[in-house]
Amino acid sequence: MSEALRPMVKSRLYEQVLERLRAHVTEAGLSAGDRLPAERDLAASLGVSRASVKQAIVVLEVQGLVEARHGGGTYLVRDTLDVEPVEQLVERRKRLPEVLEAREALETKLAELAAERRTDAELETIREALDFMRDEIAEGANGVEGDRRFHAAVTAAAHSSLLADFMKTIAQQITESRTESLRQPGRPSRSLAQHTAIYEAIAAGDAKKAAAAMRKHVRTVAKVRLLTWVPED
Amino acid sequence: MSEALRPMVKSRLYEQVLERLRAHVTEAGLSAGDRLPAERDLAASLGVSRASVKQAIVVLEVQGLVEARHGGGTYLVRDTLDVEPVEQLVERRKRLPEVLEAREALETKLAELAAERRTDAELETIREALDFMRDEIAEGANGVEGDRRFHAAVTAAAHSSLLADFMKTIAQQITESRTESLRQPGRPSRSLAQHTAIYEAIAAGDAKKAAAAMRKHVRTVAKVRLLTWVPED
DNA sequence: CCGGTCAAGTGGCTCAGCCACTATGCCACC
DNA sequence: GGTGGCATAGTGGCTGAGCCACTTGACCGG
Repeated sequence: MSEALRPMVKSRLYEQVLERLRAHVTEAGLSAGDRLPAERDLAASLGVSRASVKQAIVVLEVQGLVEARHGGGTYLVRDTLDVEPVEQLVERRKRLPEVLEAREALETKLAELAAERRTDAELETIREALDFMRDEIAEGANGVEGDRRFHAAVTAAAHSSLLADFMKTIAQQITESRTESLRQPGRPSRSLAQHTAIYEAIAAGDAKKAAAAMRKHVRTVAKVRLLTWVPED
Repeated sequence: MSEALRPMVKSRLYEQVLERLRAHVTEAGLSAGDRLPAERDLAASLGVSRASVKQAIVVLEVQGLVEARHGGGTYLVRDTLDVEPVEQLVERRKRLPEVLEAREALETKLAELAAERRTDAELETIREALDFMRDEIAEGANGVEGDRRFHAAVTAAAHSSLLADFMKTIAQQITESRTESLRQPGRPSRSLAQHTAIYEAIAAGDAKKAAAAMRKHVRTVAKVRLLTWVPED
């Protein structure tokens, strides 16, 4: 435990920027959906380079606290930039099984409706999402954006604004489970295969088969997720 | 949920770099302590700018998977760059209370011994750690490095290689609880005050008071941490 | 009122370069 | 022999300028 052997660790610049950003959000009373100052402005007012500001924003991005839209600004996802306390994270995990049950009910019905009601244009959009996910995986990404698009396209094709609204209320939690699920080795390609099966059923107009395929898919995701949760000692 | 309204989200470049880095570590069979290629080399071989490589490395840094030493290269902390599965994280949380109990026992005794055995030079090192943490907090950081140095200095001043070895075996888990604890609002300054009390007792050679101050400090940390753990439904 | 166009604003990314720090090997000196 | 100092190359930290792609909103013509 000799001290002298350890390197001198100065805090990195981006960490200080992070602190200032958190403080700014708190002081300015910003809340979810509000826009952060532009990177150039932040760099100027903090007296650092844009690259350092960007590093800080990347950190906030991977922590899911901020969403940077190319050309459109950077937006707050929550009311604060503080990392979520473990307590709340555990709390949310406990509610997750319910969310996944709800998702199964909703998406199964959505797939069924989509098979019956989809227009050719909507079918095409679903297929594009499939292609997009395939490209993502080929590039080495996990396909999370393609996955999101696929489910969004199916939802749109079902032409049920009520079911779509329900989906919206659990969208955030679904996003989280999606990311975690697709991080499992081998998951992206298996998920793509299941999407393909759903697509084919919808393309064929086979409502029953589409519902079954979607149910199987959602249950797979739920299973992966539940394995990571240990409810008690 | 119309798809066309959503921005075209191409995966950010740094995310792709991240994937390639993970793959490289796996394929090259690198393990903890090994050095990653230099940023310039990575940028060249991946065909991206150094800024993008750096963004990816910053992500790995905040995830604790990598340690970048200014001028000395970037090193692997674990044998992999994959984020820790939630399952293992939960497992470790369950063991944490034991670790904190052990820490209380060890550090209390270490403080006591330090008060009796410390040399003037060692006392000076402890004071420097205190000053360092104060500066960190003044700069807006959370003081985690100063905290680490303080406890390391006290351990060294105790002149007990056996106790020091015991501390080493739980060092990793202590580091994690340290980081999390100091993230709580107001914690850094309160922690600094407790450190000061410990320092003064050691400086005065008051073993009993030093032990008591250290016990109080460690228990405070343990309390903060335990609040975040919900053992059952 | 609608739809198209255009300019300003913004994030994504690159390039070139300087600085601070580290690691290494060499060399003078003891 | 080895020990300490020192130069040098390598490396991460950070900057500034700049280009591109995309979004946004205002403006204008129909």
